[in-house]
Order: sequence, then C-alpha cells, then structure tokens
Amino acid sequence: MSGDRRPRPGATGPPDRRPTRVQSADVSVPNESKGERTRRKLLEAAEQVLVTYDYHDASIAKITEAAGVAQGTFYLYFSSKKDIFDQVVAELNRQVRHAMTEAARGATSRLEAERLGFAGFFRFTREHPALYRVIRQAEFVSPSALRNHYEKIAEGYLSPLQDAMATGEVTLGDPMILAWSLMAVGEAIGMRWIIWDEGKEVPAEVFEEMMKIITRMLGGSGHAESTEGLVNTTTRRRGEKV
Amino acid sequence: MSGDRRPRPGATGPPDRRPTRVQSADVSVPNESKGERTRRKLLEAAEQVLVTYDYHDASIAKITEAAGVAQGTFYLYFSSKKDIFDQVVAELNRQVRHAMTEAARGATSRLEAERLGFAGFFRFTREHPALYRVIRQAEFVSPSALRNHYEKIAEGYLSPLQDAMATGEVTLGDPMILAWSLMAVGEAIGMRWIIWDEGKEVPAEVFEEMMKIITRMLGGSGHAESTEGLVNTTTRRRGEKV
Amino acid sequence: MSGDRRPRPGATGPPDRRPTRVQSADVSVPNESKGERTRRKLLEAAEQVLVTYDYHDASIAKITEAAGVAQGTFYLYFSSKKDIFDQVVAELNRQVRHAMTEAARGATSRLEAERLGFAGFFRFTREHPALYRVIRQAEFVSPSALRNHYEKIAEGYLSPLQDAMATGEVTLGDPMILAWSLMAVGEAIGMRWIIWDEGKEVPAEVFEEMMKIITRMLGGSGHAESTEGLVNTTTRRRGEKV
Amino acid sequence: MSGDRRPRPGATGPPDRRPTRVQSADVSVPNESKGERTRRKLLEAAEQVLVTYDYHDASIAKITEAAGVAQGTFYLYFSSKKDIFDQVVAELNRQVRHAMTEAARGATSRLEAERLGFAGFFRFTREHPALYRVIRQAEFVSPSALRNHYEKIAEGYLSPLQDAMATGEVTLGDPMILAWSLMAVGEAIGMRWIIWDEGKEVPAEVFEEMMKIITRMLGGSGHAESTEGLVNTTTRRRGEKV
DNA sequence: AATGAATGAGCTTTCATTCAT
DNA sequence: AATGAATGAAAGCTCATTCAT
Repeated sequence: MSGDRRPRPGATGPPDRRPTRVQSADVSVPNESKGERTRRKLLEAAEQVLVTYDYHDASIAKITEAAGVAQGTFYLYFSSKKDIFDQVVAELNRQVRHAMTEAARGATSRLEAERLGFAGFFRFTREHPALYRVIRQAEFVSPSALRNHYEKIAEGYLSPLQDAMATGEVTLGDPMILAWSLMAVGEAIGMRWIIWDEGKEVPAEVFEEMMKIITRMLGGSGHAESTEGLVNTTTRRRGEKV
Repeated sequence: MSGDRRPRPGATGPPDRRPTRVQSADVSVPNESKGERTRRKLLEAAEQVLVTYDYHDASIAKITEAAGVAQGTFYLYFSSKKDIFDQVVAELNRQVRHAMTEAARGATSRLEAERLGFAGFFRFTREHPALYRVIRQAEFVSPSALRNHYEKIAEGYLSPLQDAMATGEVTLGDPMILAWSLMAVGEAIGMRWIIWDEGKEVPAEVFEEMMKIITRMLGGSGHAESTEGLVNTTTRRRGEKV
Repeated sequence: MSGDRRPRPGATGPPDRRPTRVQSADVSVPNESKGERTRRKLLEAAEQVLVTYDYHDASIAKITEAAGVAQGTFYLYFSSKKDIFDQVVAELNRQVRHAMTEAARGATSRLEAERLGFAGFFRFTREHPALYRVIRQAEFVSPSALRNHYEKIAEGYLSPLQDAMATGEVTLGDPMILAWSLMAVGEAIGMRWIIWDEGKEVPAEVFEEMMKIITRMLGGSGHAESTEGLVNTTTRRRGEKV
Repeated sequence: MSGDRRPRPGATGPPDRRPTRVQSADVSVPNESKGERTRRKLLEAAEQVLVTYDYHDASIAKITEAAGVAQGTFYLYFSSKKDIFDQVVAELNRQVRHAMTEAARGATSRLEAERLGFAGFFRFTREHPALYRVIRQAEFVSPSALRNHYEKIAEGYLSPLQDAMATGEVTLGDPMILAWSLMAVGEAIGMRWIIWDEGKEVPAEVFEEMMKIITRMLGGSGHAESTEGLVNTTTRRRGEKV
C-alpha cells in the first residue's frame, strides 16, 4: 500500500485493541475545514473501534469517545450508525484497491503483479485489520456494501486477467471465477496468518507456498515465464483505476 | 450430504427465510427423552433463526418462539446465548464435514474426491445456509469456535492431501496451505453463487470452471489421471472422523 | 359517575399532581391474574402521570415509576407509548360515557337528563382531570383517538335528542349539531371552572347560569316542562349503552 | 377577516401542510429593518411549522429552516422555544380578535354581529389552522398563554353582550358564562368541520343550524328582531381592538 | 420439566441551547 | 447581524437473564 504514507494508528506494530482516542486525528490536513476534520476524525475512530468490536458493540458512544467529540456531533456528519459503517467499508475498499494496484504497478509479468499485489494486500490487512472485521459482518449489516466490495475488487481483476489469458500467460477460462478464487485465497491466508496471529506478517514460507499455488492457478502455456517480455507491457497498463 | 437423512426444513427447495415455528421439531426420535427433544428443538430453532438474523438480532425470544417453548426453558438447556451459538457452530461443523467425506467416499482419485467433496459442500450450503451466516459472525461472537471450525476442516484435508502428494497425484508442498486455499475457493464460490443468489445451485459452468482451477491447484505429475487406480484406496481411507 | 365506586386516587379532593406511586394499584381485584394487575397498575399510573405531564414529558420512566415496576415491564403490556395513551383515552371515554348515562338515568325529562348528565360530567372531570388533559393533546398524538372520543359521545347524544325532538321537548333541527354544541359548552365550563380552578366544583351560580343557556339551546315547544310526564318514559329508555 | 390583508401562504386554498420555506417572508414591509424582517420571518415560520407539528416536534431546526436562517440566529430574537410559542399565540390571538370584530363591524343587530363574527372566526380558522393547533397544546406548554387567549376573547364579548342584555336583545344573565358558551360552540364547530375536514369551509347547512342554536342561546325578548334598530348602534360601538 | 413475568442496563437518536467566528 | 459546529442530557425501546411457581 505504497500510496498511503500518512502514518496511521497501529500501522507498524500489532493493532492496538483499545478503542482510545484516535491519534492521527489531530494532524491537520491543508485546506480542510473544521467540519471536514471532525468528519475524518469520526471515520477514523469508527474504523478503529470496528477492529475490536462488532457492529452492535461498536456503539456511537465508543466511536465519539474515540474521536473526542460529543455524541450529538456524530449525527452532524452521519445519518446513522449504518451510514458510517457503509462509509468505512467504502473507504477501506477504495484504499485496499489503491494499495493493491499501487503495489503491482512496476510488475513485468502477471505473476509478478500477483506477487506484488498479494504482498500489498497483506500489508494493507496488517495496517487496516478493520477491513477484514468489517467485511465479515457486512453480510448482515449492509449486504449491498458487501457485494459492492467484492465485486469492485473482482472487476478490477477482470481485464488484467483477460489480457494475460490473451497472451497465454494465464490459462484461458472464465476470468471472473478465477478472480474470485484468487481473492478467496488471499483473504483466507490473510485471515489465518495475519488476523489470527494478531497483526504478524505472513511468514515468508507461507507466502512462497501460497505463491506456488497461485502460480498453478494462473496456469499459463507452461512457458509463461519465457513470454514475460511480451506480456508485461500489457500488464503494466492494467488495473490502475481505483 | 448423503449422511444426513434426517428430514430438515427447507431441505429440498430453497431455504425458508421465515423464522417461524420449527417444523421437524415434533418428529420424535426413538429413545429420545422429552428433555432431549426440547434441546434439539431449541438447537434447530437457533439454526433457523440464525439464517435470517445476525447474532444480536437472533434473540432468545425469537429462538424460543421458533422452538415453541417458553423463554425460561431456554436456560434449562443452554447456559447463555453464546453457548447455543457455539453449539450450533459445532453441530454444523460436524455435519458439513460428514457431508463432505460422505460425498467423497466413492472417489477413485483425489481429483474426483475433490469434485465430489465440493459438490457435497455446496449441497450442504444450500440446505444449511446458517453455516455460512454463522461462520461470518463467529469472528466476534466466538473466535475460538471460528478457529476450531476452519482448523477441523483443514485438518481433515491434511492426510488425504499428504497421501496424494506421496503418490504424485498432487504437487508436493505444504498441505496445510493447500488445504486452506481449497477451502477458501469453495467458500467464496458458495457465497457468490449460492448465498447471494438465495439458495440457487451453483451453475454447472461455474462449477466446471472452478474445477479446472482446483485441478490446477492440485497440480500433480501431469498424468495423475492415469494413477487413479492406485490412489483411490488411499483416498478412501482418509478424513472420515467426524 | 355513580357507576365507578372503586376509590380512586385524588377522587374526592383536588387532584394530586405528584406522579408518585399509584395508591390504588395494590388493591387486588378478584379473579385478576398477576399480569392483569400489572397492566392495570400501568394504565392507572399513566392516567395519573398524564394529569401533570404532557405526552412527551410523560415518560415511560415516570409511568413505570408511578406503577412501581421496571421500565422493561412496560413493554410486556403495551407496545409503545402511543399504545398506552390510546388505551387511556379509550378507557376514560368508556368511563365518562358510563358516568354521564348513569347520572342521567332517573331523569323524567330531557332537560332533567341534561342537568344530571352535565353534573355527572363535571363530577367525572374533577375525579379524572386526565380526561381533559389527554383530549387536549390527542389531536397530535393520536388523531383517531380524538375523533373517536368526540364522535362516541356525540352519537350517544343522538337518539335521546331525536326522541326529544319528536315529542317537541326539544326544538326540531339537526341533532348532531346540537349534540356538538352541548358537548362544547360542557367542556368549556369544565375547563374554566374545574381544571383552571384546580379541581374545585363548578360553582352553583355558574352551573345554574349554564343550565339556563342549555335550556334555551334545547328550545322546545315552550311548554316542554309541562310535557315532562310524557317524555320521560322515552328518555329513560335511551342512550344507556356504553 | 377583512382586517388582515397581508397576503399569507395558503390564504385562499386549503392550508399548506408542508413546513417548507415561508413564502411571504421575503415580502418587504416598509420601514422594516433587517432585524425586524428576520424576526417576522421566524414568527411566521413558527406558525407554519406549528400547523403540522406539535410543540415538541416543532424543533428550532425546523423553524429556522423554514425561515431560511441559521439555527443560532433564532436566539438573537427569541429567548427560548417557549418564548416564540407564546408570541405566536399572542399574535394569533390579536389577529383572530381583530378578524372577528372587523367581520362584525357593519352588523345592525347582536344576532347579525354574531353571524358575521362566527363567519369571520371560521374564515380565520381556515387561514390560520395554527391557532387551533396551538391552543390545543397551550394547556401544558404555556398555561398562562392559554388562559390569556380565552379570557381576552371572552372579555371582548362582555360589553357587547351586556349592552344587548340591556336592550333586551339578549336574555338577561351572566354575560361571561354566555360568552364562554358561545366561544365553545364556535370552537367545536370549527374543529369538527374545518380542522377535521382539512381546511374545508363549514357547510352552509351546518352554519345555519349552528346559527339557530346560537340564536336560541342569545334568547332575547322574543321580538329581538324588531328591536334591531335600537340595538345596533350600541353593538357597533363595542368590542373592539385589544 | 416448564413456565412467563419481571428486571434494568444499555442502545441509538433527537434537540434546545451555546459560542467562537 | 448572522452563522453553524458542538454539546450532552434524556428519550423510547430491546433483550439476555433470573426466579417464583
């Protein structure tokens, strides 16, 4: 997630579980009105709180306390609890897709793009464990937000995969189903080795083993590696939109 | 899911979303005391209710109403709401693993076992959408139940995969990571094409596309098909315990 | 209000404005289950509280405190605050109509029936100032309850007035409009000399002056008084149903 | 209501129930400072909002929005919500009394004055349904405002009635009680046939029936009609602006 | 073995009012 | 003369859990 260099709470170490006052909130952003800053504080506080508490327990009281504002202030910026939840999901979705495409930007092959993209995804997951937590609950809280999240990621995958299929770098087939399968693997490994292990990095061996599986999933003509030169120009042009 | 012949509500058609009185509850099971029957009614009612409502909204009142007993009765059989949740998870976990191994029982190759196992999993998912719903929330409600669920399934996968690696039917590698990846793909496809499509079957094309990806994930010596005869005996002996 | 001899809080003296514990609630009524008693306690407490506080300030907390039960208990018996409000209105409506017809029962002429009915209404107003308070707010809180209240009273007036018009005891005309006018005068005098004067009785001079006006409103052949003997049999048969 | 020629929203058609931006507010009144105009806008907005919402739901936010000013501005002109409520009541009271006396101005008998006055009252009620709404709630919100409202109207009635009693045009008796009774009838008929029927006019038959009752209420020597000539001079001199 | 009345803490949300600008 | 962000108390309502019967 090279695109988001702003220091974030819990960014490097394991995530802090205490829903205390948001730290970064006081950092003033140029050209940001008072109201916008309060809104941002609340959004960040909500993300923070949603790392530790589920939707029901993530009370407005906890969020406003973490943001350092009064309860009533919340409703100046969000119409309901579900509203801020949806906005947290949307914001994290935007960020994670940005992080993945940024990470994969310099890749010279689809496979390298995957390796970089997965690494970017895992980095983001460590920095924003709320993404995982929030998605897990969205099924009940906001089904549309959930569908939107997965579909946007899957769609971002689509053309790169189609291009790679065209060059033979990836075995021909339904790119949507392949996209879903790749997402699924990334999410599962992230859950098991980052979330469950409380913010640790995915161990190198695990990452490499996973990449072997990913490599096989992509398939390719069997000599995809040798066609890299051809493919990468295509790869580079793809999947940038966030 | 050939191993679960007990009639269940909504077993054949699309799942019934109304959390009304549990139907099968009055079916008497031989040698079942009155108390045991009440317990079973509550457990089934809870599963039913958890299809439609999330953990917080699945109130004791709804569960007892669906079970046709008074609220107080609940605490004769379960110590708390979390208790019955854990037991629903455990029960569904037992059932889904049973369903998968039963489905794969006659397979003559690892690949065929996977095909049958996935088909069994999807069938179970349609019949018990609560499994998906419940797992999605377990992260917050009962983390240990969640870990236990995935780990038990992964463990069941372990020796079959190890055996298949030994025969060359599956590419050598860390079987645990492969198991997690396979689970992940199954869960994602099930979510996308069963849960989101409200209980429909996974379309045949999707299933076949997915199986192509699964096939590549397993890898193998490239002539795995020809070694089927050898493998299946091994396969048959594995992963049965429920 | 001879029909309601059960002692009521504030029944004889001026109404007690403190929304304290309902006194009569502990009086057990034969054949009344525990649940019914609690319901009755709440209803009486609500009437009590609504004497002093308007709908918005008559909080569930105040009502349950006055009833001596926990807040949650309220929702075992009433689905919402509006629900109990409607039921208080309905109950008071039933009671006031009963009080008026009971009071007028022995009348030997329409005029005497009016005199007794008005006296009964004033007595009821003193004993149940909530009626007046509640009706004043019903326009916004529960318009249907309001309309129902006035219409039921007006309807009860209808046939007695028609009968009296038939005998010439009352001047011919639209009995509905006459009924509304009579109600209105009663309500205004009750407001001015009972409610505003904090539960005092309507002074005799005021009552007599009002009766002169009522007498003129009814009109009649001018010798209605002399036809009393004829009329009262009719009068007696009318308007009893509650 | 010939005395109030300032155009008002919804003056001719049925009253507009939407609490949107006050229309007439931008009409500039000669010699009115900016501050006075804002004050007037707020007062009119409050009346508008109070047609649709009760005191509690008529939030400062709704009033300021309807007036097109910021919330803070409200407290530059009114010290509290009750303050503006009282001023709305006072203003409507002033207006309704003006409307009634203006309407009755040309009358040549007490009876004709009543007929014209009632017609004026009904016209005003249609144009300012807020009057009815506001009065209904004043009991709790501002008892003194309520008493003041009724008493001022009653007092205005006093000398005309006394004069008419002196001439025999109206039966001798306590004029105050007669005044209250007349007010009550007007209010009831207005409520029933204007407010409940959403701003319709009082049907002619209803009005005539009511006038028959009013006529009887006034009583008189029986040949009041023939003494009109005598009476009207008195009547004309009376009852005026307060 | 079962009932269902009762509890009370805790939730989301609204709103009159204040105050720095 | 006006703004609008911020406050924080208080409301209605839900629910897991207890307990007398």
